[in-house]
Amino acid sequence: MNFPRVGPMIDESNSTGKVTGRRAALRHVTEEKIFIAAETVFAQAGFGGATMQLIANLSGIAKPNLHYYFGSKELLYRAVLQRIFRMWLRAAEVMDDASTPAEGIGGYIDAKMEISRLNPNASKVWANEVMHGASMIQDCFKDAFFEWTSARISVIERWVAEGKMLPVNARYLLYLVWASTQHYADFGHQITILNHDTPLSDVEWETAKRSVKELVLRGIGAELNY
Amino acid sequence: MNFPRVGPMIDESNSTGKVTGRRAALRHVTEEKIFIAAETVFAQAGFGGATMQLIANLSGIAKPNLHYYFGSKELLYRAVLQRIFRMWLRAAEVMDDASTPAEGIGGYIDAKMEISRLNPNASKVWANEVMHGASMIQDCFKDAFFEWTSARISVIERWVAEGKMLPVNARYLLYLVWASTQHYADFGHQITILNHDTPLSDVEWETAKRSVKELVLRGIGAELNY
DNA sequence: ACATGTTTTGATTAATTGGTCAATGAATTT
DNA sequence: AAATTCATTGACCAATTAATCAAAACATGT
Repeated sequence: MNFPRVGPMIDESNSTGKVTGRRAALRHVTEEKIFIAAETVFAQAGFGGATMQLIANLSGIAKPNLHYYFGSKELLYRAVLQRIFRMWLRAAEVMDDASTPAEGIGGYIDAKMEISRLNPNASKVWANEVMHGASMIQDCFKDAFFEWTSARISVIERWVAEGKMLPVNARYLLYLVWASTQHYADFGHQITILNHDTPLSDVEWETAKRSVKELVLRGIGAELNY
Repeated sequence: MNFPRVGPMIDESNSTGKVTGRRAALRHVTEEKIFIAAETVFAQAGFGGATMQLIANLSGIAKPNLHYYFGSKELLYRAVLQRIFRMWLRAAEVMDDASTPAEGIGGYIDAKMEISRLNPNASKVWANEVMHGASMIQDCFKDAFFEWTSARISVIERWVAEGKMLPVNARYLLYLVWASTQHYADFGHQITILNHDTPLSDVEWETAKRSVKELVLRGIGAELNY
């Protein structure tokens, strides 16, 4: 395969690795605008339903310019996925620094619920990708994803070994935490319908978060102390 | 709006309400083939990414015949959604007949996990629809969905009132059960990736099911007796 | 000011796709 | 068996869409 070169001939071999100057700043701003718009459109319509024209309109950038920046619809989509993956990695850092399950898993649930609240589109794009075969994930960051998950499972299994929580299956616990937190992003519309067509209020978000956290921590025998 | 009439002039005013005869039987078989194919294609590609041609090929039916049977892509999609909704309604009957949370919620988790295992595509189509705005659900069965959920919440709240389980928020408990069971269908590909590119075996499914059930039941203070 | 490389966009294209139609085949009724 | 209604399909159309291109606008270093 012979991909066409995309974007400017930026010299990334300088000392800082950063590109500075007016032009580079503008480029960064434009890229960010495209990311936000693309995330929204991909979340609302899926990869197949999304159109470059919609992304162009929403970002206020001419359609050919999208191709200038990202080459193709698929490459743009991959870039969006990668951004999301990086955000998720950061959210799990709480678990590594924690010494108890209540702190680690509770904090992770908090972080994930916060992402669901503030970045629902990101979660939806990911969910969409996984549902439709996860082929981009396979291609791009399968290994990183696997390693990352294995490391988190080890942390949980250590807590079990240390008797800090009940001997639950760490893998399926992780899946349950992912599912029950991301649900609030991915199924936000359903939750709104069941909430009398009103998005969850701040108070309701707090209640939901506490419900998930308490149920999970009690379920693994690592109650919070109030 | 003036929708074209679709399908044959079946006389449904006879005593049984059923249509019999060779033709009606063939029609039923054809409809079923279309449903299966459509569910698969919609699950794999989403509404936007699905094409009538793909559904035609997969079902072995000429494309114009799809339109003869269902009118349009959107009407076919709605019919698929409705079929899924009916299946879900049936799964919740366990809860109504149960006298204890362990029996009711445990049985519901079993039923939902079984659906995720046997009908992953159905779950994916629903998830997809909700993620992309749930507009068809709004149009078609918003009220039915709301009523159905309210009734299940009442059942749980009665158990709480009777002291059969801890005072958890019934609504968010229901969401957690939905999320953590449907996850095994919607995120099946992700689970496979993390399982060394191997779909869950029967034993692993059993373990996953038990993990979810034990964690939830312990979390709501309604342990199973072994 | 000039030359050079970068960014932007209007116009266009080739390919795809939902939907239609007229003609044919098959079942059912009279 | 003739007439009627239902089912099926090849060929086609109008609309959409990802991607391209050439030319214009812009920024940067000399």
